[in-house]
Amino acid sequence: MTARTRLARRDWVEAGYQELARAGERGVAINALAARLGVTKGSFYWHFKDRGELLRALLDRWAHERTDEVLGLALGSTDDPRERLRRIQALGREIAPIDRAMRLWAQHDPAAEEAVRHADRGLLGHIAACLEDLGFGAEDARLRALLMLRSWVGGYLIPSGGASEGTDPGDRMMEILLGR
Amino acid sequence: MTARTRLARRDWVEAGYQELARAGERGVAINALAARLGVTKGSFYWHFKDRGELLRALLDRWAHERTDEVLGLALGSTDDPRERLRRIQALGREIAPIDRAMRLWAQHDPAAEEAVRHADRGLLGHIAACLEDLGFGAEDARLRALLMLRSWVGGYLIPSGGASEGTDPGDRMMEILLGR
DNA sequence: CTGTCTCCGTACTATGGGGTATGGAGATGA
DNA sequence: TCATCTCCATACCCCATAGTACGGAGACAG
Repeated sequence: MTARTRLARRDWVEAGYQELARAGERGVAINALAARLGVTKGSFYWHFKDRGELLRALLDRWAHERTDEVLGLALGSTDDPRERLRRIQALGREIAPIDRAMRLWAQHDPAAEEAVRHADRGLLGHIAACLEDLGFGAEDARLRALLMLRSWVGGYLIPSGGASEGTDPGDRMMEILLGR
Repeated sequence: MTARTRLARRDWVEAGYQELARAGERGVAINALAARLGVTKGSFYWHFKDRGELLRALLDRWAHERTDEVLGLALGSTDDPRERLRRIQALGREIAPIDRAMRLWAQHDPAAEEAVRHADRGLLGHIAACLEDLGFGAEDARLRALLMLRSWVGGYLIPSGGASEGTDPGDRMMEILLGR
């Protein structure tokens, strides 16, 4: 970590990405990142024109990572729709911090909103495909997919402790949304 | 609107509340509120110690309003659980702006988080009661209530346009969540 | 060894928002 | 009328953060 040589643009993007996932868009502060990287602002403004350029790079990084993940899901080795849905669920738990940060950011930034919108289109399509494989009609599948995504990201905005207290209700909820 | 006389503390709280619903907690800026009320900061700092005191007042106002609403729901004239659920749904559409602002605020403020947590406890209890009246078991009712709330607030974090395009799927979603 | 190019440190400015000190205008009661 | 109290305007300070100017250190070619 110490004894670091010169930095590349990627290092700033990476540090900014982690800080975004940890503290949100407001947490992506140049001074804080510089301290974290062991340098000063002088370095940043050599690699980037301004803060907006870093933010755009973060958006780009996230968009690529997200499409890769969804693609990896689509090209997964399993053909069983249930198994694929479970993998989506598992992936959701992994990416929760950055996903949440992106969605909160999208609340007050049109560019971030567009990125999330585009990513959601892909993800919803994939979920709906699984549901169609399970026998749901196209329209119903799209609706249930949206319901799944909503109930998933809705967890971000509901404080835990007095609401969801029992065991992780993820599997049980999936059953309900599959209507059995 | 113009030709206003002196202001009372309530006027500041009211203006702050509207601004909170419109632009979130960050939008509650003293200068902006003063301009909106046609006065200057000098007025604010006579009525309030600091910005935190106004924010606490806003939290309090919201908490009372919310409990009144839920109480009004509980004391509603109808005994039909389905009708009561529909009223909750309708209420949700009305209070969406302030509800969303509160939940976003709760993401980075412990006091707001506690307020939302407390309010959710009451609301979830009320929804679960409706579901029990419909024949669901206690545990299942709590789970489905949480699922409803999640899917409701999850809509805040999903950009519309490419995702939920069709007609308002609220009624259809309710059916799915009531499915057995 | 020397010039140049890359990367970064230092010190500065600018801006926006919270917070304070103080005085003045207007109402109110004696 | 006069004194006092309430409410607000004005002018200031403070601090965090974005952004800039400029110079210095080190690698690398020649």
